[in-house]
Amino acid sequence: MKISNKPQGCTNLKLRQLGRMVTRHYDLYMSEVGLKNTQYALLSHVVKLGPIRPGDLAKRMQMDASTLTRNLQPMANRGLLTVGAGENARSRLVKATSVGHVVRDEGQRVWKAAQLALNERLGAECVSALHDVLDTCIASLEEHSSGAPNP
Amino acid sequence: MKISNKPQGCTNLKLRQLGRMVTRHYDLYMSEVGLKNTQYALLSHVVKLGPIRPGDLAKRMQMDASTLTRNLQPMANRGLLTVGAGENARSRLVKATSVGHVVRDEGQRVWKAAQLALNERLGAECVSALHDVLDTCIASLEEHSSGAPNP
DNA sequence: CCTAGTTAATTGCATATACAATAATTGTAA
DNA sequence: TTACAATTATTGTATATGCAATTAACTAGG
Repeated sequence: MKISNKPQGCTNLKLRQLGRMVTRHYDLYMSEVGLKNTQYALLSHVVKLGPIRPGDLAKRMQMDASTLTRNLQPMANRGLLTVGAGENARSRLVKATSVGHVVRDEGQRVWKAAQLALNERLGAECVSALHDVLDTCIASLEEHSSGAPNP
Repeated sequence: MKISNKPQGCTNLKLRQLGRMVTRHYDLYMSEVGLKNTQYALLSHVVKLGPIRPGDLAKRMQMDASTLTRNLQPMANRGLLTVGAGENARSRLVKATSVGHVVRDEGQRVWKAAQLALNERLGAECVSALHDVLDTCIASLEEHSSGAPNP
C-alpha cells in the first residue's frame, strides 16, 4: 500500500466516518444478545480487569469519567454489573455479576462473528494494517497519561 | 512498520478509543471559534457541496438521516445554515448562510492548527499511514454498502 | 482540631448517534 | 383514477460523549 508524503484531509473526519460505519456493523451483530457495541466493550473490560475503580477504568478506556458513570447505569440496571463500595467512602468498585459473565460470553460469540465478517468485507490484510496503525497512534497519544494495554 | 498476519483485538474498540482521543484534541482547538468538531465537519460539507438535500448529505457523510436532521438544528438556530424548501414539497435543501461561510473560514484556520499539532504529536508519517488505511477502509465499506448481516 | 488543597465520583447541560415508527408526498399500475 | 408502493424527512426512544460545576471525602499544614 502506497503511503503519501504529507497528510491530506482531516484525520478527525475520516476517523469518525469509519467509526460510524464500523459501529453500525458491530451493533447489527451485537443486537442479537441485546448489547450495544459500547456496552460489550465496557462489560469485557470489567470482566477482564476484575473489580476496578471507575476512574481507573475510564483511563483505561480513554473515556471521560463522567461518560463512564453514565454508561455504567443501564448495565447496572440490567444486573450485568455492580458499582459497589470501594476502600474509601469516596471510591467505588465496579465488577461483573454472574449474569454479566454469561452475557459477556454470549457477546463474545457474536463479536467474533462480527469481526470475521468485517475481516471478510475489508480483507484481513487491510484490517491488520488498520489495527497496527491504530495501536501505534493510541500508544503515541497515551504517552502523556500512563496506562497498560487493553484486554 | 511491521504488519501482522491475522487481525488481533477488536477493530471497533480501537477505532472508538482513538476516535475519542482525536475528537477531544480537535474540540480543544475548535472551541476557540465556538464549534464542535462535528459541527465544523458538517458546516464544511454544506459549504463545499452547495445547496444539497439532507438525504444526500447524510449519505456523503456516512451518517444516518435522522442524525443529520438533528445535527443541523443547533447550527440553523445559530444562523450558520438554512434548511429551506427543495424542488418537491417533501424534499429540502441545506445551504450555508453568509455568516456560516465566515465561521467556516475561521474554523478552517483553527482546524489547520489542530491538524498540524496532531501531525506533530503522532508524526506526519504515521498520520499519512493512518489516512491511507482509513481511506481504503471507507471506500471498501462504501462499495458493498448493502451489508447482509447476521444470517 | 481545623482549614485549605486534592482527589473521586456524580450531576447539569449540550451535542452526537442510530433504529423504529411516523408523516407527508410522489410515483405507478390496474 | 384510485389504491398501493416507494421516497423523503422527521419524531420517539435510548444510548454515548465530554466539559464545567458540584458534592463528598481524604490529606496536609498550622
